[in-house]
Amino acid sequence: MGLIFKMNMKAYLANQIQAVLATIEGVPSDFEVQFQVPARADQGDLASNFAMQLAKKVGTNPRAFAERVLSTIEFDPDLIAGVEVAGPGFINFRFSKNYLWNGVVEILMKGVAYGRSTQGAGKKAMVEYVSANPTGPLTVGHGRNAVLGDTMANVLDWVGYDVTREYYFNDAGRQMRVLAQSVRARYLELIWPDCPMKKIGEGEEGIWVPEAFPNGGYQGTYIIEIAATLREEKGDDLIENREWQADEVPEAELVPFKEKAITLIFKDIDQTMRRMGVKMDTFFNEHTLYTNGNVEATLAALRKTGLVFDADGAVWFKTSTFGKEKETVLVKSSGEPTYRLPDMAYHVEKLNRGYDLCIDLFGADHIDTYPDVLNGLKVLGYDAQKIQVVIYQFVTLMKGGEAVKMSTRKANFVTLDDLMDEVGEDVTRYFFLAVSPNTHINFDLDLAKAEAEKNPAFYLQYAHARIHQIITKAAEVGLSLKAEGDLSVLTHDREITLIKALLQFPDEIIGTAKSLQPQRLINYLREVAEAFHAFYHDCRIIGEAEDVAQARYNLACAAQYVVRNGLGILGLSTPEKM
RNA sequence: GCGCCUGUAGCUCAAUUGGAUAGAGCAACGGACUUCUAAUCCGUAGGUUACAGGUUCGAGUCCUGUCAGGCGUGCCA
Repeated sequence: MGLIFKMNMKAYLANQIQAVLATIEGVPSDFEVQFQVPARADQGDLASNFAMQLAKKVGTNPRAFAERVLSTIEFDPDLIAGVEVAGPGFINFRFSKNYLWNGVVEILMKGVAYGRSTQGAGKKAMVEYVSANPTGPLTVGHGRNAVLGDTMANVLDWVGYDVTREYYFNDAGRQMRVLAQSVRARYLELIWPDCPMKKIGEGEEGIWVPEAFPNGGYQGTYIIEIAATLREEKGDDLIENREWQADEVPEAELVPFKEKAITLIFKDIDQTMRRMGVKMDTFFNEHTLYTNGNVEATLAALRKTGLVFDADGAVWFKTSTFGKEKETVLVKSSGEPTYRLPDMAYHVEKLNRGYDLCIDLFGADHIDTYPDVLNGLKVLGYDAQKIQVVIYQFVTLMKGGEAVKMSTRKANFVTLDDLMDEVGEDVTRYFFLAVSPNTHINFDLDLAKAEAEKNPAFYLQYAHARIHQIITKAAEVGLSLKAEGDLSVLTHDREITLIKALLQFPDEIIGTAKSLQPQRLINYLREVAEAFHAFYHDCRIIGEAEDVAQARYNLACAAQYVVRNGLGILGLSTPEKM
């Protein structure tokens, strides 16, 4: 039993068929037989379309070709209960009950490891995500990034990769100077309540800020909180000249404001991530790339390719070579690199650290810039295939039926914490995982709140809670997991449907890893939960005949492993009662 | 203007990456608790997949064009 089952069903069928195809003239030698799970139950458990793909090449019609191939194969009745040619030329395979029952045993044996596979074994992967600079709290937009990245990291782990989760950030440069100036202006306001104020923004949108507030400053109230904390800790003497405008303030005076802001904002970001179950392995400061010389080395290497030139005091990358309209600045005339250069240096660093796969999660606003980075790596001789960029579309904030572009600077964002406060951590994760990264999300907090109680996340979790309750109750009447139990009494439609769903779990994880589309896994788990709820409704355990009760109890345990492992990958909690 | 993403049921979204009769949730309607939890189950209704062509055994999916929305097109990140 165990031996036969160890062989993957697809691999078994492919071997049988491939052996026959190899003897037929006209079949390409590199042809690979493909399988899919049919959409409808009456179309069998697994289907192949090879006859339709090959019929023309071998000079016949699909159905005839299918019959011809099948007539020469005798499938192991222990695995396959039926084969038929259907529709335009599909070949539908039906699994034997024996195969299904053995499958349940397999699940129970693997337990918390059921679903794991070895595609990525021996390989290192890095998922770089969140990577928000410390300019403010994480927003709903960052949430999409965080949840997608975290789940992809989990999925890669389950297919065997050694996964590192990295957060890349930059706490220097103009952005941080403006942040420090913003905090300083709010601090000034606190120690000097009568300081001259100005209004920025128009009409009702406008807010009052001290004169020293910088152009493009950060308007969020968290800036005031940071200023207040700083005042509590350091007193009122951090400002030398109250009359200075933002850009008259010397760098040295800004230091304490900047440092406090970075510390407090990162603390806040960290708490938000923890709350969502996002845990990074490493944090990488862009600054490191300057101190270790990688930025300079990368530029020097790029120069040797002849694709770099100097003009107008700046250093340019010849992006027109790669089909872009314009050339791209790598180093500004001020001597300061644009972010593209350290980005290239960073990816060189990643590849040099030995990662076989690097996943980058970017919002749609990076769509035009990452090709520069990849092209840079290519001309430097690196294998850019190892870098997989996942672009997710923007989360647009809806207020009163109108779309507002979220901006940390303008503080018209909804924080991730706000969202979790309103709908909870699990619904928040589900919200981002259920849709394709390519989907534009219109986000309305009021609507999200109103519909939170009906969120499908609970449908999955309820399945887990029910199973837990059964197991608890069943223990009271003396039932326990007995792997040697006879499962051949599992013949009810609900039981069979559930088993078939459970057996697809490993393939679903592999498919999710390949496509980097986590919503696939959610769709699948919904099917599993649906199959379980239906089973629960129609097939009782406690009070049934001993053999039936035992077999169903075992099946419930198998279902629990799938639901629990699946929810774990998605980062959703597994409640024992609801 | 050009590049990328999107357009699917009243609403929010899926669709195994080119497969068979396009599916879920919410909203609507009708049934099912004396049982291991009704946050569940069973059923009804809802569609010219934005539009027009094309490619092939087969198109929501690929190619061309049109329309609509989002993002980009910085010596900002």
